Amino acid sequence: MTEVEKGPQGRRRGRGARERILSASQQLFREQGINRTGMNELCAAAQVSKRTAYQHFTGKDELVAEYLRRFDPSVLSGVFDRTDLTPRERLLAAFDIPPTTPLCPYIAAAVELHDPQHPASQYARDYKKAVAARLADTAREAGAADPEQLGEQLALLIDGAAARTRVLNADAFPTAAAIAAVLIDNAIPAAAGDDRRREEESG
Amino acid sequence: MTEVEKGPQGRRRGRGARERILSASQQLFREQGINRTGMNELCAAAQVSKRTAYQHFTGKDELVAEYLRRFDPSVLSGVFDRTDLTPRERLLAAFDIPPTTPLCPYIAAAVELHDPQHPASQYARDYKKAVAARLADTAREAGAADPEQLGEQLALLIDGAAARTRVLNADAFPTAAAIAAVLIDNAIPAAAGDDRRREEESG
DNA sequence: TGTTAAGTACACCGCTCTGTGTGCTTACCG
DNA sequence: CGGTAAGCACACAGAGCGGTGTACTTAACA
Repeated sequence: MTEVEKGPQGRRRGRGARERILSASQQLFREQGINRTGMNELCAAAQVSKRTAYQHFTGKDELVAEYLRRFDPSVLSGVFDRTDLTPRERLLAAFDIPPTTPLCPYIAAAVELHDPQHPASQYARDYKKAVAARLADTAREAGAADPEQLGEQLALLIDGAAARTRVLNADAFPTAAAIAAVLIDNAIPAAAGDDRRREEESG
Repeated sequence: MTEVEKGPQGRRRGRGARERILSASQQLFREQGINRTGMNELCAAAQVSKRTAYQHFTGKDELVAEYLRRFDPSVLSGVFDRTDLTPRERLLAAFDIPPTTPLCPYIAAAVELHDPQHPASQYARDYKKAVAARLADTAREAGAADPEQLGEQLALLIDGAAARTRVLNADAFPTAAAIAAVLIDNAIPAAAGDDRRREEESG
């Protein structure tokens, strides 16, 4: 019923409405936070009338949940589907996201909304679990002794880097990457076949 | 009335005003979040008139900053000043805070307020740095090769556990403690003298 | 006794927020 | 042409927020 572009009868309005709203969400919710971004401001930024916005989304809650769902492809498949890297390198590549992600929107949403039952909070939970699972799969592929554990550990490092980056206003991902390197070295039976380089953070 | 005491000049009013406000803050800001807790509700919980609250604090911002400052002693000295533990054990003890801290209020404040210039955000930053410094000191005491690095790493683990606990609604500190054990083993030149027990999480 | 500090009770202001109601415009299409 | 779906502009309701103003009460002291 919604999805414009090609309406049921072939309509094609400004086409963007929904897209522009979600696009504006990505920017504003991120820069200003969810609670500090009002629907008026958001609609203005999206160049969409408020009335239209509420025809596409039943309310802000639904919009926020949809907004969170828009991060999946870039992060998940962007890192894990790189066949040019060895499994080990893929695990480490998860920590190389400096310009893309100033801070984790899932953590931010969970904290801001503050209701574990909120659709967005539930999705954040699902997403975090999915990332840990992906890391575990890759860890298994890399030959880790206990891939589940390593996946969970690396996921914790990512979240720690995100949280710390936010609070301290300084990039904490290099530190996380250094820890990850240690954990990976410890978890993989040494003869992993791949490369043997070590990443030591000094300074 | 209630709890009596002695004021500056010998007055002894209800005594609690300020204390009760801060005490109510600890509970409500934590349970409901800062933004979702209004001054009306807070004053009602503290059994203090709103007028009185605004005579003790210039505004909510100041109250929030003060609220954060109330966490110091319990966490910082509670863990690091334990002379009955070896330095190594103290480093690991920082991850044993299950019932005391359901989630880190500093991260929550930084995310909720969303303004790095906010007094509370600045304090959160200072506090996190202080914790890392304390950890580094203890790491040095334990004979770590690069205490600064280890301190920063352990601090990141704590923040990661806090963030992940929040998002997933499940205690992530055991995982963080397991990582910490590995890092500490790797950083201390082996003959640390103390115990040699290993903490492996298999769950 | 009166003064004064501390607190109470409660209405109130101005603002912002989410969400609607209403009427108008634009475009497609038969 | 007229129908219809999408969208716009704009005001407005209802609620909650942070914060204030005002008048009253209580307790300590002199």
